[in-house]
Amino acid sequence: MTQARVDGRVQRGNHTRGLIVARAVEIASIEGLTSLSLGRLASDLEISKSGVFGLFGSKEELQLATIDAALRIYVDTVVAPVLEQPAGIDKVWRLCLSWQDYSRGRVFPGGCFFFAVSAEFDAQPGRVRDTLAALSAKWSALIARTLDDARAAGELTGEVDSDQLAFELIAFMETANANSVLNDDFAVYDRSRAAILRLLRGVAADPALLPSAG
Amino acid sequence: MTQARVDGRVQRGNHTRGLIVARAVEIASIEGLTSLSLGRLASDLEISKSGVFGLFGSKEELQLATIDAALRIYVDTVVAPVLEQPAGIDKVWRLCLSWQDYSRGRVFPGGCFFFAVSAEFDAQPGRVRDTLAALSAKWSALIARTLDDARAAGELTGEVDSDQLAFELIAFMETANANSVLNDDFAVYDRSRAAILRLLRGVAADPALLPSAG
DNA sequence: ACAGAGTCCGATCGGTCGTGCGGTTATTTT
DNA sequence: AAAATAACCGCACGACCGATCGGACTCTGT
Repeated sequence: MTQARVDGRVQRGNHTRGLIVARAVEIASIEGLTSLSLGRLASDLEISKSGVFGLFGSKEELQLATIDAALRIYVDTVVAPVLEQPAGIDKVWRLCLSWQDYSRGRVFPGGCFFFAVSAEFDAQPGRVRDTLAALSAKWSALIARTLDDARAAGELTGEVDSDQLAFELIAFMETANANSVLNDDFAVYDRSRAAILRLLRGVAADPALLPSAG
Repeated sequence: MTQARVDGRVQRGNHTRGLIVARAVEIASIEGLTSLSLGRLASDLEISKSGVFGLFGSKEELQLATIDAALRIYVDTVVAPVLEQPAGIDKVWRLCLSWQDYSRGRVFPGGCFFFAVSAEFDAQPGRVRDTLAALSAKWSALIARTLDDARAAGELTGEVDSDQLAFELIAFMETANANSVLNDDFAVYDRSRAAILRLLRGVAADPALLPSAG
């Protein structure tokens, strides 16, 4: 067993699979995972439709593989650059900034991939929805944990509910993403940034730990 | 000309059209406007596919009519009950509560119709997106105006940016809707309510104008 | 060198999609 | 009552959908 296994399916060098999910991620962020079609991917990449199908076994597996590929990009882009930061309120701030850069920079052409596909599948039971719900919970938990770490580092005032604060931070980030994509407006990121900064300044043990007015 | 005209298309008694869009609104809030299909609507309502088609002329027109029907429900449910309230900070609060009731009560089975379809079309140029973007702007403007009215009534502290505050309120509401539908969790509305209340209390000239702790 | 597994192909299946046409029935206008 | 318009039907079209098949090809492990 020298090969990585995902869901019982052997993956080796497998260049094609990577090309497919890379394209799938782009399409899905704009048109959704449902509008992803095997024939479209096949013709875009100039391979046969059955070749695409055989690599995944079903459309649902393709959708899950697409989510997985998007997650890797998300983690690399948003989370990884902040991970080695020392615990503290500034780490929370940098995490939010990193997310905003990711959304504003259109790492996925349709804005945040997970916002788009979560809204698409949130009312449709199945493995796709379950996966997205789990990822959403993990993201919320990551922010809440980063806040708790900041408290442990003595940089947070005591009476703050980190889950509540994480909800509020995510609300500002996601709504900025949504409004920006819908209206082709990038100024909304300034609103979001200001809202986040004000929120964090309100709970920081020492305001000097955060940048001054945005 | 005793008949209402919409988009140059005569509408009379036209019971069928109402039945179709009513069903279309339900489907679209769960599966999206793209997954709306003429054949599906026809078989659900036991009428012919060409009958459905002929009534709208194209799928895009059906989608726009569906949005229009959803808007009527939205206005009746969310906005109308609050409209006759006297201007003030409490009116803003009631508007937010009304929206939360609308979302939590699943007036549309897939949660807020406009959240779902806006996320679906936000990156897909066309008349549908344009319509949704305009409605989103109108909703933001309505909240901002209600805030301005509250300021004019002397119930808001002076230095508040109503557009910024409207953004933040909408962020809490929409994210509560999104999380609730995705996770089948209704507790998130309490988070949203608390966040909104804290926000409004922070800008109210007199905290007694708002309910105490939620 | 051989076997087996994994890739990818072309062709094809049954279905569903949006759309269009011609004809019939129902309603409104004159 | 006649004429016009709209509502609605059955039917059919071309296109695309996901899925399945058998076969050819390329690796890898032995």
